Amino acid sequence: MRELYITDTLSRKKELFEPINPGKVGLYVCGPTVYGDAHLGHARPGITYDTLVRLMQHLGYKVRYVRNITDVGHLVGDADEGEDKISKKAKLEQLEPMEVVQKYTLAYHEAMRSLNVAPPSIEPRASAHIIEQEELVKKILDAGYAYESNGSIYFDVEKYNRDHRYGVLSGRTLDDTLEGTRKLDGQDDKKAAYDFALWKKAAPEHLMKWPSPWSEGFPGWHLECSVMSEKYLGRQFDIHGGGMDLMFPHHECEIAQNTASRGTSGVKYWMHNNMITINGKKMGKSLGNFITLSELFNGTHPLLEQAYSPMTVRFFILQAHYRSTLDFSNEALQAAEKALKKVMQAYKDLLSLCKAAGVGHIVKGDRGHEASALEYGEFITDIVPDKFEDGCSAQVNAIRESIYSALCDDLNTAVALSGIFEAVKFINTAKTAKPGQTKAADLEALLRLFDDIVFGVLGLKDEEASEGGKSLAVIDGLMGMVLEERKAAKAAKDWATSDKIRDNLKALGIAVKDTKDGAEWSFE
RNA sequence: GGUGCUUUGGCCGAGCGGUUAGGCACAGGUCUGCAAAACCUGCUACAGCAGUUCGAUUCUGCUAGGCACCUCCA
Repeated sequence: MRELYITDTLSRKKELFEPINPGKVGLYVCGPTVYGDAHLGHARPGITYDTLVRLMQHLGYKVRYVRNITDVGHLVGDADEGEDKISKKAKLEQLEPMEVVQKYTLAYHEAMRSLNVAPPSIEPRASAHIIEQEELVKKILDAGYAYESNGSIYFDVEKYNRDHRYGVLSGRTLDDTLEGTRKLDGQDDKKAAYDFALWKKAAPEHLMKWPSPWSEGFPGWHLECSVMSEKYLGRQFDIHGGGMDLMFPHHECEIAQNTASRGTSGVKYWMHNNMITINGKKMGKSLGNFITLSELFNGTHPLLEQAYSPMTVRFFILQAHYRSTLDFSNEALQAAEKALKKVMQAYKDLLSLCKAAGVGHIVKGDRGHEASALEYGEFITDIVPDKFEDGCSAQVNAIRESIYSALCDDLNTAVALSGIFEAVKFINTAKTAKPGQTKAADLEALLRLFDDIVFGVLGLKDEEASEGGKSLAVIDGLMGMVLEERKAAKAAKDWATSDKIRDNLKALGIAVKDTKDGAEWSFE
C-alpha cells in the first residue's frame, strides 16, 4: 500500500499514517450544529474529509467514517449564561426543538449531496446518546475529575492538569487559558473560569432537558464527541478531524474527558481544516458576510456577482491546501469555474481520442461519459501501485506520480490539481497531433486517472453531463442535425447562413466551435 | 493581554536551501472565411532589515502588516 502522510495537529508534524488495525481506518469528524442553514464554512470540512475518505478507500483502506449531528448541548453564549442553540432557534421560529433539528439536518444533507460529499458511514446524534453521556459524566465523577455545583457537573480542570496536562492540543497552559477568560460576576457555579460543564441543570423554561441523578438538565457540548467516537470507533481510533476553530476548547476538552475517564485521549491523529475567509475575515453572522450554500448556488447574496455551482465550489476548495485559510472572492470563484470547465472539456476530448484510437473504456459497468455516476468508494484501479510501470510514456508517468504523491503528502489537492492540468495539456496536445501518434497505453492511463482521481478521489463531476441525462441525449441529436445544416452552408460558402446558425445558438446559450475535425458545441 | 499561524507576480493559490507549481487575467504569434477553442511565446514573484550558508523565497532574529483561537462558530 502506498504511504500516506497526514499532519497531526498534536505533534504539529507530518506523520506517516499507520492505522491501528491494518487495512482499516476509524475516522471521526465533528459535524454541524443543526440550528441554521448550511453555509460556505460547512463546505470546507465536508469536502476535505470526504476527499480524505475517498483517497484512503482508493489506496485500499476500509474506512468507517463517523460524522455526528449536534442537536443538543451546544450553547449560544458562555456556558453559564448561554442558551442552547437549538432551543433558542426553536423559540425564535416557534417550533419544537426537534423540528428545528430535522429542518436543518435535511438542509445540511441536501447541501452535502450537491457538493458530492458522500454520507458518512454512521451519523450519530447527540440527543440519541444522552444515556451514554450521563454514563461518562459518572465515570469522570468517579475518577475524581469533576464536581457537582448547584445541580450541574463541572470538569475540574485544575485537578486534571496536576495529573495530566490540559492544553496539549492548543499548546496553552492553564495560565494562558485564564488570561483571556471573561470574568463573570456573581452567578458562577464553577470553581474556576476554565472549568467546563459536563452536565447543566436546566432552567424551568428550558425546552430540551433530560432527567439525571443530578438534576433535570442537558449534557455539556464536549461530551457528545467523546461518547459517540468511543461507541462507534472504540476506545482508540485513528483520526479525529474538524475545523481549526474547534481545537480549543472543544477538542481540548474532549481529550481531557477521555483521558480522565479511560486513561487515553483515544485519538491517534488529529486533523484540522482551516477556515474560509471573506475579504480576509472569517465568516460570521456579526460581520454580515455570512453566505449560505443555497445562496451561493442561487447567487442570491449581495456579495455575489453570480451563482456558483456546487462543483465550482468544490473545485475552489480543492485548489487550496486544507490547512491554509482560503479567501472567498467572486474573482477566485469565477477562475475556478473556468478551470473546472477546462478539465471537463479535456475529459470529453480524451473520450473521443480513446474512441478514435480504439482504446477500450476500462470502466466498471458501462458508465461511458457519465463518469459522475462513479459510486462513492468505487475506483477503476483497485490497487494503486507504488510505482507506475505499465508501458506509459515518461511524461504520463510523471504526471501520475506527481498527483499520487501530492495526495499522499497530507492531502495536497492543490498540487494534485496542477498535475491534472498537465494531463489536460497532454490531452490537448494529443488532440492536435496526428491520429495514432499518442500511445494507447497513455490514453488508457489518463482515462483511469480521470476516473480514479478527478471523479473518484477529488469527487468532481461534470454537472453539464449529469444534469438532464436523457434530455441531453436529445439535445445532442438535435445539435448534430443543426450542425450538419451549418456544415452544408459552409461548404457552399454561404457564410451568412452558417453565422446565423451559430449566432442563434449562441443566443440560446450554446457555443459552436469549428475545429479541423468539424464543429463542436457546448453549453456556455 | 495570552497562544498560534501568516505575508508569494494583476488576482487566487502551491512549494522548496540551488531546478517552470497550477489556475484566472493580460500581451504577441500559429490555426481559421470570421469567431471561439486549442497550441506556442511573453509577463517570472516570494513584506522590510540583518544574520547563518558556497548559495535563501525556503533556516534564524528583529521590524511592519494580516488572521485565527482565548465567547458561539466549520
